[in-house]
Amino acid sequence: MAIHKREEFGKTEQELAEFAKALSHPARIAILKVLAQRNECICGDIVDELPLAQSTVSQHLKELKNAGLVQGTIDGPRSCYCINWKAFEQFNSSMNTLFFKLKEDAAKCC
Amino acid sequence: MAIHKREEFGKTEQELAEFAKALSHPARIAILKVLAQRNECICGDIVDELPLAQSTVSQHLKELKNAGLVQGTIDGPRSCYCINWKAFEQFNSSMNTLFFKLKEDAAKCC
DNA sequence: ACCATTTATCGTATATTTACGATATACTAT
DNA sequence: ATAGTATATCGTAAATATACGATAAATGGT
Repeated sequence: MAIHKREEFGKTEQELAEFAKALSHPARIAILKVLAQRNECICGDIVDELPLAQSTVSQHLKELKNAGLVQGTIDGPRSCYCINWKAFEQFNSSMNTLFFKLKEDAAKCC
Repeated sequence: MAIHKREEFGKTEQELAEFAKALSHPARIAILKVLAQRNECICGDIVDELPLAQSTVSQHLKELKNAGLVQGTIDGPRSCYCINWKAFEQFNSSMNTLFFKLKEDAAKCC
């Protein structure tokens, strides 16, 4: 049992769920905030702002990167991260579309 | 180790993350779609539409209910579920706020 | 009262997530 | 070359999520 069935759903559902999963931990939202507020998006800066170990922050960054919400560039021994605004906007607009489409579909249930 | 640190972040981050977590599985997005499309929001209808066992659907419904996105009313031996539009709208607007606020904060990073 | 139907919950197995410290890697500066 | 700094990755432990079948609970119909 417990074979995950994510693949058996529609593409739209899967993509939206993946983005939502990326934002499903407060640390990752906090990371996005730091990235947006600082000009220099150095990993160390993020570590300083969060109550987490460096390795944990790195792991969260990796997930944000995998989801496409964040991009990373190597800058010497440092890594410069920044928000992928295009992807973020796409996610946000997908979420809006879902909301308004559902609302439209809803008749007078309950 | 592995004591979760969700509580150590801001309230806004935690709330947004909680909503996002509720939408972080395609099955739950699919459930919302079924709820929006049908007038009668009977659990059994949802089970019929999804490739999941009844108990699993019930579990997903519980999570949506815990997150506040869905409400359930007992109707005889059946349960009538429906979307909590107010909560859903609040989530959607919080997500929009986050996006636009971050974008505003962002200077010329990267 | 009894049976069928519907749904929630329990028990359980497995997968994934979250967290940390330790280590490896990659670059800078001396 | 060597030392120092920054970050990613590895190994690991514990918590949570995901899924199922089985069972319990609650109602409706006969």
